Amino acid sequence: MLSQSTPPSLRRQIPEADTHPLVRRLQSVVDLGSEERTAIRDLPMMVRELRADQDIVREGDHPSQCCILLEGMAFRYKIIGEGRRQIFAFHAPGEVPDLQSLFLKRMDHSLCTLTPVKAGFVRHDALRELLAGCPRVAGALWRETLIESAIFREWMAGLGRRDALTRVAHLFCEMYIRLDAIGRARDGKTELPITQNELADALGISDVHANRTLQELRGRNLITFERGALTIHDWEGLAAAGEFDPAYLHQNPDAESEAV
Amino acid sequence: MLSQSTPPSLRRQIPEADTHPLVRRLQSVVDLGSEERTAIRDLPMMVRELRADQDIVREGDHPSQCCILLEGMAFRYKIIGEGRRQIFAFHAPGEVPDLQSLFLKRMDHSLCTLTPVKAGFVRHDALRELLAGCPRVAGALWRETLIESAIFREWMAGLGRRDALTRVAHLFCEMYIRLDAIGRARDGKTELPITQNELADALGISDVHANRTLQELRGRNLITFERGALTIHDWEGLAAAGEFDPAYLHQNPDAESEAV
DNA sequence: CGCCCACTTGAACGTGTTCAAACGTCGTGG
DNA sequence: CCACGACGTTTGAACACGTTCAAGTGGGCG
Repeated sequence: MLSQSTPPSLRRQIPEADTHPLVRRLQSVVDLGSEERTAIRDLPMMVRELRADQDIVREGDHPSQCCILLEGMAFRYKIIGEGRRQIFAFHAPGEVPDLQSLFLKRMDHSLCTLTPVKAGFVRHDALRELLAGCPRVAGALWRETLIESAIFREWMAGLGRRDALTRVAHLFCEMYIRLDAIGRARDGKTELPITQNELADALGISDVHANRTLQELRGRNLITFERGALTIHDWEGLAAAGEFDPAYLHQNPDAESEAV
Repeated sequence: MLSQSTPPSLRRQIPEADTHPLVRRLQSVVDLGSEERTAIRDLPMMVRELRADQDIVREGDHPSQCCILLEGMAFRYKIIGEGRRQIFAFHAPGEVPDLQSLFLKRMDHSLCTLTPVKAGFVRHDALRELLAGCPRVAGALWRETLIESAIFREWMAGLGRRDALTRVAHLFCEMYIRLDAIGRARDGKTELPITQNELADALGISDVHANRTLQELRGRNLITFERGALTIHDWEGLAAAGEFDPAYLHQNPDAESEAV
């Protein structure tokens, strides 16, 4: 099956490669000074390896540290009522999925690994010190939390006002763009290590219906999705089916067009 | 109809009353120093009066100022596809609904008045100066945006995994608690100036179904809701029907129980 | 080899939608 | 004072999208 239209790659060349994943992530948004970079690199960080499907923090916890994803993916969720689960977000390497614990003592949801994960744990006091000393870093992280809010809103719009097929298509577009931005996508293909059950719980549908919707998308030659690998055969078609407009991801820090 | 159980009032006595709504709001979360309070009070603010049902900022705008709600209520929303609308949040006096514009140039959604509104507009550069000079104020505002994220997540859980009746009950519980916290509720009664159509668009249901669900809640003697006035007749019953647990609102800045 | 887990399929069912019409109330203008 | 229009609300009936339950398939890994 030939690719009818390939996804746009918005990946930007990063001026100065850096091995620290947090530096790399923030660097793509603001220009950090070298002192700021070293301040981040000097963060005391305890690295741990976790298996797939393992909670990192749970609802009700009072964490004293934050977790930086170094390798592997994770997701955040909450269980309500009798075992119904809502997934709020999928997280890729370089992200700090529980940054909020720095400001909100009690976790109102849980964080769980999707794959085997290598994660760095940084104590709150060390992070606070970093933020106090580096306002630009603080600003960049604050901005990240606001972008996450924008993603939440887009998911809300999907959950509230889009049908199942549109939701699935939309999620695939979003994840492709986000994974491409960190160099994890290529030629319409990317690893997206989630099961149909997790897909369903993120999109507010049953897993049976998630399965049927995937078949429909496949039947329209838009995607294939098997064993955690997503292939987009027709980006234009998928974006149209998903009503996808990437503006809400705020990927271009400055050059956002359409003046007021 | 006698009140079978009254909502808990979590309103805290504020040590030092202040007329500036932003000071009042932040004061209830952190202890501000007097220099910080005056820094906020000295913010150059342009006050405007707006009518009901009027957009303050629109998707696509590039605002150069933020808006502080002084009187009246507002909501944020986005239109997707052919006129389907999703409402993301309702805002009460003292809140800064478009704080994100300080960090994200382009609005990815719109902000609209629900009632006649008195709003203060503060230029971004003035706000940035305030945040640079008062880290505690910055922290408090950051915390507010994180609480808003928590509310978004709870709404997502509702949109994805709760039925219509539960969603309506849950929203009423949430709004009651939030409005009570700013002194706008009393004895199970509060102004909640939204139409059934807005209720439906917030909860991802049709307005016809919103109407029928309200009748059901009323039939169970849990609430009455007419002409923008919400009365909760049975708080326990409503909270149970709405699967409502206020933990996600993070109202107790410090004393959040259940150690890790 | 056998088990477990993720995925797949069918059929009945249910919650919520859509469409269309009518009602009530409030504010405006004749 | 009444007529009118606008808007929010209410009602009924047909319909659709997605759920639920239950059984079965298939692949990966101990």
